Amino acid sequence: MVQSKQEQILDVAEAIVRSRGYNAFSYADIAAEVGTSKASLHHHFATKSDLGLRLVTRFTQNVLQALDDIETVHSSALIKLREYARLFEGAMEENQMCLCGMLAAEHETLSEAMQVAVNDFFDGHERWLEQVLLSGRENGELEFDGEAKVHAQAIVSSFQGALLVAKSQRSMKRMNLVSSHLVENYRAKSS
Amino acid sequence: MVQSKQEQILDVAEAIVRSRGYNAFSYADIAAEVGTSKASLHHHFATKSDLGLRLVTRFTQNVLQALDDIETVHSSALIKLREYARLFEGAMEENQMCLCGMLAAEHETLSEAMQVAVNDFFDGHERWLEQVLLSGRENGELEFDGEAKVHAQAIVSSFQGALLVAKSQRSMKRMNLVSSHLVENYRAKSS
DNA sequence: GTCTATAGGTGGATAGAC
DNA sequence: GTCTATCCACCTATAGAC
Repeated sequence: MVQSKQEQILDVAEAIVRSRGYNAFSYADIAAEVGTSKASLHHHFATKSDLGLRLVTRFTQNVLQALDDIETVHSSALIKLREYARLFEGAMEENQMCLCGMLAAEHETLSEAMQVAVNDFFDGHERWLEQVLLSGRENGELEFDGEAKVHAQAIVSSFQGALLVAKSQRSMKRMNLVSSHLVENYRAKSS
Repeated sequence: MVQSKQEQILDVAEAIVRSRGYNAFSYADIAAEVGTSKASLHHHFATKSDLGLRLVTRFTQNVLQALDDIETVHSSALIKLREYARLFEGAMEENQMCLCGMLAAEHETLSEAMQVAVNDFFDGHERWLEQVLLSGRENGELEFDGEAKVHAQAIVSSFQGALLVAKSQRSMKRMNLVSSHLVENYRAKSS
């Protein structure tokens, strides 16, 4: 299956941003890796922030789709959380952050449209987690005190932070322990 | 008390890096804020990565000193953890990340000397937390399963991630809840 | 759609006067 | 130690031929 030029550009750009950040890449970097010219890239994405915005919306769609897939395939809340954790392992292995985690760090330097899109990612993402936590507590599978929303935010923070610190420490195995440990904390003690 | 020009430059640079990142600031930015010229900055810090390195070593000294102060003033492990959490609140309010958290995201774009210095920050930092967790568990004040080192990494990740996501979400009140919630998790149920 | 060429600006860094 | 002036590499973006 051959992907379109646009998708190819977005794939390369996403990998670079997740590794080095939005402010540390240029059209020249992408052109070199895709094997084309800077001007050609501008034909597909007129400005860098246009490219950045498409990057975020595509990423958000993909992640929310993956979460939907987890939702439909699995019924156990605990397994949903484990599958959620698995989504991060691949990124960790390639020493990449979550695209929106990286962009959150650079948030103040982004165009307004990109800032809003990054916020939307975290909103949708945390809403999904909140629902999983609520339904899991309801059927007795999960156990925790207080608002599910706060726990959802804590889980998101932990994973984003694990990816962040892993970029410096390169101790991915231990970070995997961290993430699995975090999820198992929510398992009901009685089950 | 009048601070030296060097300290003034470092203060301004640190604030910018913690807000916008290392790759999104220039000598021109600092010069404008300090009220001097780019050439004058180069007199104090010959290259940008020299400035960056001093930024990291100064920050690490300050943080490790603050942790030492907590260590000498307080004997309760739980209170030490709470004081640790307090260190992050100020940063959160100004919508700044931990300097080394920001630099961890940009890690691959930094000079080798800066990369090593950032690693050293996390090493020293996590060692301190590990010791607090171990001594707290020993005297029955704290309760947790498994290796203290893994828990120390999890706590560091959570705080770094909370600061990261807060930059996008600006929901600092909730992030404070997240951080306090995280610490109280370690309180012994019996006490 | 792709290219070469280039505009117009900013990056880090240096020379040399004061 | 501070400045102005300048270098050169690179940035985003555009013009215009093919």
